[in-house]
Amino acid sequence: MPRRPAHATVYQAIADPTRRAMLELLGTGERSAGELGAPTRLTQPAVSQHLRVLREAGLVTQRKVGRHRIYALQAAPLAGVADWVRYFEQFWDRRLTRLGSFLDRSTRQ
Amino acid sequence: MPRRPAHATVYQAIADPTRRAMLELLGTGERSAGELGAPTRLTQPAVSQHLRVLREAGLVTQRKVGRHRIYALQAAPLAGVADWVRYFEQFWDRRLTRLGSFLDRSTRQ
DNA sequence: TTGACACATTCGTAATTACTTATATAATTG
DNA sequence: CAATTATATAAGTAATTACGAATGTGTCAA
Repeated sequence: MPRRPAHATVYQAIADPTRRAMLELLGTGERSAGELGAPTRLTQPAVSQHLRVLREAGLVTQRKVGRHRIYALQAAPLAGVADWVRYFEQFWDRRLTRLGSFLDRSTRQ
Repeated sequence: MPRRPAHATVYQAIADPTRRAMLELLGTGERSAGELGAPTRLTQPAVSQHLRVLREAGLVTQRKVGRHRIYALQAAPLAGVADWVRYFEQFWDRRLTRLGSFLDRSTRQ
């Protein structure tokens, strides 16, 4: 039995800090592959491979402009992650919530 | 030059579906290591290793009760992930936002 | 105390990942 | 058209990961 589907999930794609940085940069606007790689010390192929992972996770799209490949952020797949994480918000908020309820009760007295 | 800090980040910890399932289960209350492993087909050591990753990421704590290890969710480290993902919300919401503005404008006429 | 239980840890292995070097492709410029 | 630029893909490698088998450790029960 193969251990897991061979292709990049969104969670796996964002597990890597380099790829997270790329997505952040794309949040400020479209960028060419070269521009996305510039902030790193990686070789060009390494950059290209990270971009492929992001593509396969559906987090970016590509379009050709001359000899450049312009990448654009596709944030939609992150919505699932947001939902998943949001579920846990109640737990890290609990302390604040309790404090809130306490304050509510005390001010009512 | 070593490629990356050897120890589990939160992002890496939640990249694995088994570990995400464990965290979800812990969201419903504390569980022993055995209970956390039960839904999976993994061997006991494999479960124990996943739990170690979650521990090292600070996502769970352990306490001994008799011969059981009771695990509890520590959601706080997920807040960072939530913040990171929330930044991108503006991008997947944009379409809805535009629709919203459009509706606002049309109903005003 | 002896055995069974509930776990963790160690070790070996196969799969996967992140990288580099080398090479291919397609567009642009001289 | 030849050289250059921007990028992708292929091939090889080292590190890391996910796992199972074997083993260790503390706790409970008879």
